[in-house]
Amino acid sequence: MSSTARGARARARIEVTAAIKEEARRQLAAEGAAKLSLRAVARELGMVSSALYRYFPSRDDLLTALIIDAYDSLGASAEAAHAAVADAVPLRRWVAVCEAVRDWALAHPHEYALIYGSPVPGYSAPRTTVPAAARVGILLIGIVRDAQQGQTRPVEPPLPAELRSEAERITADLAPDLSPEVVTVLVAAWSQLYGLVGFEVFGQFNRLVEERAPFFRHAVTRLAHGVGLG
Amino acid sequence: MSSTARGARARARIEVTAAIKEEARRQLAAEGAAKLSLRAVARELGMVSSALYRYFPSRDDLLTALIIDAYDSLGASAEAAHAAVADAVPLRRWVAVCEAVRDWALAHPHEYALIYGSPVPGYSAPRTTVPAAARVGILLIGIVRDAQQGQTRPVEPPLPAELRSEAERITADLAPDLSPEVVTVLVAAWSQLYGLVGFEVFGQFNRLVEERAPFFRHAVTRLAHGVGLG
DNA sequence: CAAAAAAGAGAGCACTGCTCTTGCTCTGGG
DNA sequence: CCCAGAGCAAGAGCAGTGCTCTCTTTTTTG
Repeated sequence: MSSTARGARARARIEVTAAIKEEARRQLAAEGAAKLSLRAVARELGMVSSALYRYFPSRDDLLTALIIDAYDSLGASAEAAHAAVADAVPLRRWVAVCEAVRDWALAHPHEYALIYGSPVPGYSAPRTTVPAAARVGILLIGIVRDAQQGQTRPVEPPLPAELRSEAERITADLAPDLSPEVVTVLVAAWSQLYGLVGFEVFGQFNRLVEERAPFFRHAVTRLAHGVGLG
Repeated sequence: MSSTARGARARARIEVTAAIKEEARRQLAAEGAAKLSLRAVARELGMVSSALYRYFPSRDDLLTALIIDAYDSLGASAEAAHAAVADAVPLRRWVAVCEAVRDWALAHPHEYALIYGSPVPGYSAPRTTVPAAARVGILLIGIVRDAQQGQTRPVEPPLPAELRSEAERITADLAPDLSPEVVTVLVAAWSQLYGLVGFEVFGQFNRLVEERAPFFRHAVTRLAHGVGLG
């Protein structure tokens, strides 16, 4: 029999689990990860705090679940934005994905902090989060791959000798059909994108950059040029 | 009379304040900001927790003090690294400052998280932190300024019209003697530097980039090219 | 239908930040 | 010189936290 009709108990379990995550996400959005309290979640749901441990063995496990959801939410936003301009020229698709990341981060600052800010507990990031976390990167790789069919700019400067073998290893892992030069720059651009977004979300641009949307667009356009687009 | 000899009481106060910060910094380095506990600090210093409130009115105030110290420590490291190559060509000085930021961050990951990761409490960053936080940026601006005396590469692409006035405003605030094109790219490069560093410190490069020093050097060299250096 | 598994309730432990009151000690102005 | 007031430490206590343990109820399963 299907797992959805496996009895009232199983159904209740996934409903309660969802309700816990929903309320936890609300508290996260309202106050940040530091103030997320298991007891407050339980209280809001009308259950006693110890009952919550039947669903999440610890506060950190709850947070991990929220982290994965956040990665998925961000990935889905980026993919949707990309799909909306799927037929456009690569540069335009690149900018669309970057702007989707920025928009999501501004709309969900605490969740952004959870996944791209400081690691919250001792530090965790269990392997479970890897596939969800990779979605934006995969998107960017795909755009560059498509662009390589057409004409691209040269990537400068050339790889220094000390980086050659490492660049080839990363390329083999990530996108064997691209050149090590491009992949290296792409990985750097990927991290730099989050530098731009992080500075805006965490207030580092306060009283410095005001017109942030055009500033961001210009910066990620330059990033795109760096990987050979446009 | 000098403020250093203003009586045993005043001297004791600054000594105790320093001891508190020292112990707090030790706990911060060991366990991270989340687990920094006023009571534990007091316990370690052989005082009762309530006594500590004579020196820092709240846990957040203690954290703010540590934040300022962290900015200063990072700024001092960067300035020292810059001074050591003060006569070199601008590109080399740029790379030296960037690598100093990276080295400091890797040596003090929790302090780095404190200042460039997620804002810890509701969020604070009181104005007091601004001058300390600006030191690295000032260094980078100075390098670019010096480079403008000699030959530089052109900055591409040109500023879009929608960014023109904002770029001029930022330039007037930051470095009126530089062109808006360069200043805009410089601000972006500044944030992107912290994207590179943050991804390494927070483990986003795990199992992806292994030879991180040459990778970083290459990436910041490209950043330097972007602002016209080299 | 009875045994077993799952879930909730409640008490309790050890910890946190923070406040308030009670004393002791040092210091500056009369 | 001396003594009132400021500075400081200590202790008790409040409200909250994550988490564990036991006990009871409910549901599923052999």
